[in-house]
Amino acid sequence: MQPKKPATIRDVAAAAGVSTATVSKFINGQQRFSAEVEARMKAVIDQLGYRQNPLARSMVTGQTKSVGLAIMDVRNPHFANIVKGANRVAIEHDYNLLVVDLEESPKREQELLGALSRRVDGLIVSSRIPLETVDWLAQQGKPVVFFGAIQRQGVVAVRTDGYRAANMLGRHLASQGRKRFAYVGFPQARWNAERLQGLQDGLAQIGASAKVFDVNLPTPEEGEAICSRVLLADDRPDAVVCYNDLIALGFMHEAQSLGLKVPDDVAVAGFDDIPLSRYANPPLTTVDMQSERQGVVAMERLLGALAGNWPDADTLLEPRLVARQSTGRQ
Amino acid sequence: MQPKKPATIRDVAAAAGVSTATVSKFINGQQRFSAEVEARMKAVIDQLGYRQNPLARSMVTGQTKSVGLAIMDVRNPHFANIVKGANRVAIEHDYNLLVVDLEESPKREQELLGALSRRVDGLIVSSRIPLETVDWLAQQGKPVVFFGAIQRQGVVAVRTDGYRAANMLGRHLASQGRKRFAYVGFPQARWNAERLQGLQDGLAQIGASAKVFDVNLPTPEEGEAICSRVLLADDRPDAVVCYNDLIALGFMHEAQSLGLKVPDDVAVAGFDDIPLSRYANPPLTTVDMQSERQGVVAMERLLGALAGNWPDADTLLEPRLVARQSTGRQ
DNA sequence: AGCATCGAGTTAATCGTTTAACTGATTCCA
DNA sequence: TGGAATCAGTTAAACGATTAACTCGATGCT
Repeated sequence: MQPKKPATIRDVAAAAGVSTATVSKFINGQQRFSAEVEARMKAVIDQLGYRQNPLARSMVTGQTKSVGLAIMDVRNPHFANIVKGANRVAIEHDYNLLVVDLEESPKREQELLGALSRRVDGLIVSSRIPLETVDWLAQQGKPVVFFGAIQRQGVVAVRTDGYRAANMLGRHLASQGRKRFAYVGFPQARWNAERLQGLQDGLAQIGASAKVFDVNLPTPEEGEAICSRVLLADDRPDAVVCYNDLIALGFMHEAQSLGLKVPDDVAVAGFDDIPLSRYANPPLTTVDMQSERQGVVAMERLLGALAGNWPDADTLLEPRLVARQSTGRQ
Repeated sequence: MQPKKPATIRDVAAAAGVSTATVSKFINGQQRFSAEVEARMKAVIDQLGYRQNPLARSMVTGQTKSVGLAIMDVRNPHFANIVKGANRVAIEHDYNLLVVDLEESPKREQELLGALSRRVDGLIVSSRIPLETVDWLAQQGKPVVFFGAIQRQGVVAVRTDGYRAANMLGRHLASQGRKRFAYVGFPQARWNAERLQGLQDGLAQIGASAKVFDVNLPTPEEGEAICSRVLLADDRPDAVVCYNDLIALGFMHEAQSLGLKVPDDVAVAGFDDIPLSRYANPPLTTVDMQSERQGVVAMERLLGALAGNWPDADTLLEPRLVARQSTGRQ
């Protein structure tokens, strides 16, 4: 099979006996032409199977009609939800969404982001991006929406209040009569510190505080692996808060394998409210961090910026406590 | 802040006192120049913060160095795994991966795919793509890797043997002493029919067959919703196979809520072996459909095709039964 | 009639790169 | 010594679109 070169606008123009300018304007609906000419172009176009070349178009218009979204890991439902939300809004506005998965590799990160940034009109970044890159982007005049708190020219920040989220969770656990707390954190995440702080402050109300453990990845495997260390310590905690639902689910599973009853012996909770948390046994208490909404808002604000509405302020979403049986009353 | 136009290769050339051709060759490492000239260019480049414009480059080289991957839903861990696998291979080979989520919207699908196809060198498609589009792609000389069985010029197919997978599962359940079977299918999926067939054939060995129910989406919510209809039928099944793990997890949860014991009263199984299946309570029996490996293989074959190695045959991956407690011996 | 306006379409420059073909100057080798 | 080969770089034509500025004829208005 011969790989035929795709038809160009010139081919169409020639075959229809008009100039390329005419074809271009017709395709983009910028001008009406005589019925006769329009019909001829239409016919030629689908006879040749002509499709615009978006690259060539972008070169001259300076717009790619696409935006980039950089995430840490598609497999994490939190990020998948962000993608989903952002995608929906993008499609509605006729923008393409290019998702890049950073794979937790900081080395590639810079490269990938750099390459991506030249292909898109704007960027949504949910990872620890080097500030240098942020500045470079802003300097190019490309709007950047950043998940997190960042004060930077040309960058708008969107986030869900992690302090408040953890605080609510802490108070919830306290109100259920829990006494000895542990927090399984993921220190590499930018949200980790504020969640821990919110939790501690919440617990401080009853004069308690959480013992801190750390995992290296925000996965159920890690939650499972650290479980025995947390629960077999002397003065075993009766409530464990994990950095996210994935960790919590792994943790809870292993706790049950160790013969402990959840929530009777130990309460377990996470963050994100991923879809499967509701279907765990027992269903997992968590805090809805509005992942999908984050994606939606981020995209809306980015597209707004592209349309010339430079945002005046950052967006702070409110978390929502989702109390389920994994922290049921003791 | 003024959105400064990014520096072009011409700016660099001018500032370094050389021609653009020189700069271009230098950047692409195609030719060595005198130490003096190279140093000057290097200096100018990072003083100006110059980065190649990949669009302009693609225009003339005819290659975008990126490939597209179309999936049905990022939120489904099966697809997330495919993305992961494909992404890994793409990065290794210095290709960009553009993921588009088709959102189950067949109308947009055509458009999105059409637009995407012009931005990439090749495409991996895991959805029911219109054959017309496939042909158009093949005609443009863009390699297409398709998940599924398809006989088409310029298209290579990759899949995991769904018949075999379901067959194994059926025999497994039979061997555990189960007698009355149900299958909760997702008829819109292209794999549904072969899984059902494999299951029925597997059950036929003990002279049994599965009663079929259908859901509209492959989600835990749907699994939950259909559960009572399946289990409260007279002659209640003692083994239920679901189209995928998500459905199965929702189903199992609801079964337990209805007061049934899994696996004692009813065995539940799914397909895909998503990460959380292992952490369900009880852990879910499933068949590993090698989602990630599918992504890896698809990308390898696509990049191979781009490098000129047109594949001689389709790839068929072997599923792997993962027997866990949700189908434990009765 | 005279002049401005409008409609339908064209011309040609442009976007930021790459690359084939070229130029001079130097070096190599017989 | 003289021609070929190499080196270090340049010139200019693409790639496939968009678009500002133009042309040419017809129409409208007074």
